[in-house]
Amino acid sequence: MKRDKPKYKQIIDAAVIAIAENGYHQAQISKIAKQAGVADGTIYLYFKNKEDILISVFQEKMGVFVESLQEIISNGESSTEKLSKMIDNHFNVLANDRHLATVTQLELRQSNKEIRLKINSILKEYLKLLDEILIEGMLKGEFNSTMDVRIARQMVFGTIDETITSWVMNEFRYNLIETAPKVRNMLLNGLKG
Amino acid sequence: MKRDKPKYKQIIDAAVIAIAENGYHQAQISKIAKQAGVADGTIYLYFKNKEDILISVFQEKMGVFVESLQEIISNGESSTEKLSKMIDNHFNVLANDRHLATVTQLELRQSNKEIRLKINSILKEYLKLLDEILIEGMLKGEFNSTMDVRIARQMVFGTIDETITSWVMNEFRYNLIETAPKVRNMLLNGLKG
Amino acid sequence: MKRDKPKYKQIIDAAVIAIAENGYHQAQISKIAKQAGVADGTIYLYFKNKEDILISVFQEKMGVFVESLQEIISNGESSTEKLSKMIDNHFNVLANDRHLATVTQLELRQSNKEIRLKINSILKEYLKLLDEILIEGMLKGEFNSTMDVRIARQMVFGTIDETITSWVMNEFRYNLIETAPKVRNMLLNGLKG
Amino acid sequence: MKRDKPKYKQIIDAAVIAIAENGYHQAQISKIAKQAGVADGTIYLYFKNKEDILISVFQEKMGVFVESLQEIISNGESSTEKLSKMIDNHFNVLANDRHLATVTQLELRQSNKEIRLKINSILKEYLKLLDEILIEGMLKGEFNSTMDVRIARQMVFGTIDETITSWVMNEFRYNLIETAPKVRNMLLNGLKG
DNA sequence: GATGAATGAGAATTCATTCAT
DNA sequence: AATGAATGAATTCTCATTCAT
Repeated sequence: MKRDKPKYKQIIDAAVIAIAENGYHQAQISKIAKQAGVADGTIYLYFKNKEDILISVFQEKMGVFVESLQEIISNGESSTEKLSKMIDNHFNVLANDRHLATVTQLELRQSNKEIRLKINSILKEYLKLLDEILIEGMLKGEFNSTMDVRIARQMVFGTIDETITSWVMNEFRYNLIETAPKVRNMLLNGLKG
Repeated sequence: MKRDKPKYKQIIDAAVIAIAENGYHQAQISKIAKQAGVADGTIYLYFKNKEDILISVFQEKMGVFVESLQEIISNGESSTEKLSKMIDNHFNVLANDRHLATVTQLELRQSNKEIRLKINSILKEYLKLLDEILIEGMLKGEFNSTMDVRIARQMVFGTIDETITSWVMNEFRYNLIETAPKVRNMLLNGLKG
Repeated sequence: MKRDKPKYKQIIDAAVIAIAENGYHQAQISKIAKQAGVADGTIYLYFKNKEDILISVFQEKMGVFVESLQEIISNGESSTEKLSKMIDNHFNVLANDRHLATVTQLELRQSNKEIRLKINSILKEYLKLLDEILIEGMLKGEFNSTMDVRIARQMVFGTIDETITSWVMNEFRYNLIETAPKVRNMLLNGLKG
Repeated sequence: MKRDKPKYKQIIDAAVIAIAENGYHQAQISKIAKQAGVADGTIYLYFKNKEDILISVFQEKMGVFVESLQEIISNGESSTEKLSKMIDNHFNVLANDRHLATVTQLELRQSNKEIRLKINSILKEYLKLLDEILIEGMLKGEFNSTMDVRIARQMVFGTIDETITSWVMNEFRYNLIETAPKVRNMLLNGLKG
């Protein structure tokens, strides 16, 4: 399996760095290959084409979020606790990898519609887990049981996304992790009955 | 002043249509010119370059939001009322112009970092007015007086933005205006002390 | 109409020279453009893609053969006379344009199947006229009235083609025009009843 | 001698199949290797490079024609008889191996000038035997003693070649062997004094 | 002011060949 | 002898911008 070979992850990581440092449209295959320390042609032994690299980057990295979130959900705690941990986790991962934050919040959004659709379908898995937490909280009475789940999810994700994108656009000038509790409180306030 | 001449707005409107119908990367100057009914070269009598068109599109169209919001603010009402009206206005304008919604929520975000930074600085004017409402509400005791304004603003804007983007991505399948009151309630809940 | 503009023919002629001098696979667009004295991009104002150039080359040049042949046929003479003139004409045109001979006999045959199929359908028009002459000659009793027209046509065309290809492959070492009468006599001998 | 090892012929046969089924330009080394059941690198233990394979294919397969023709010539019969047998043999071999017919008549002709020149020099041996028959026939008075041997040879070979190529291009739709006698009669008619 | 023909820089991908195992 | 992962050179086409008319 290609995905298990060391060069696969090596190229994925090189792509994140190359895109973060050069920008989406300036991250040519040759730059990614150079960053990965392989020949241009070697890229094509592991990826079908450039689009495949970009989607794989998102998939591999998003996988971390999903796995963390699954673990958080499986631990029997209150929905409030789960949502808090989800928010903290989201902030932590990106606060600790500015290259990745730049790529997911700014650069990858410059991709064409086809790639963005595929990225979105990967994102859906994450949002489905978020929905689970919200619905559970509504049933348990922790969150407003009459709210529209879709809109609640859009508020939670939209707020997180906007917060992190602003942090990236402001060139990481402030401490992102410190804002997490504030975001958490405000969102929980909005969700409560 | 070239911005007053009829062809200026003609080209702006043509750009919105061309981008909405063809997508950002497929909206070549020749397509915009054709849509506007002018020659390619004529575009350059009114705009410095393609980037200038895109930024001008955002600027001209964003102006509508800013003007409406200024009027809303100047009417002496409660901050809650002002925020509600701001949200309703934002939803209404885009619900009534799907081309514009597609362009602002999806297509223009595919532009490169440089253009996006300029777009963001135009957006700042709008966000500053939003901040005014929030601060006023905090002082008047309508909103939680201890909250971080920046985060509150990011929640309000992020939620609106995510909601509308989802609507566009779901190809306008549901009635956007109907969701406005739900979004409003949830946000006001999050802001209240 | 593009085909009437001077640059259209200019590029066609440049392509013949570039292909003859560099070989099919070494006749890059940039070489053709340089030979034509235009920019690479200009090529694409007149031709859809490289394949379009190659097919157009054949079409334009083959047109000369077809037109000459139509004129020959329309002149009321014996079929023997018509066939003789057709053979002479074929030899004359290529003997007088070695670049063209190289391109049609050697280089263009390196093209892929798709292009070759299109070239062949252009060639069909020429072969149909040849068939007309043969059938007329059979009816008039000048040629063997029991022969298979397809095979007769293949003998005539195959012999001409092989003769000229050999001349090109032997680097034009002998006088092609001098061989025309001998080819003519031998073919007429084969066709007679 | 590497040509005696079983893998040598195995690769040659694999090349014929790979080229016939995929086309000249799509018959990559990897496809030939797969068809032959060996690794890509193994090819290079038996052939210097790809060009060497293609030339060897022609050489090995052409050898069959040459041997048959030598046998035909050595049997003391009339030149007419020899030529007839030569034509029949040529048609028979290709009619019975459509892969080979496709490769020699269509695909191998897409090779570059260099390879085609080498292929031609291999073909010369065959054409020399054809010349022998023709000259003998001229001396014996069976063929027109004043004709130009080169042109006679080009007529014979050109006609055969064109006939078979048409058959391949028409996707073997008609029975090639049945056309052999007609071709033979027409050619003999052309050659006779 | 308006036109539109001409320009030319820039990048993904393939595949014959090598060589360490 | 046999393997197959890795190499890296090489080329078409697009499209923002210009400028002579």
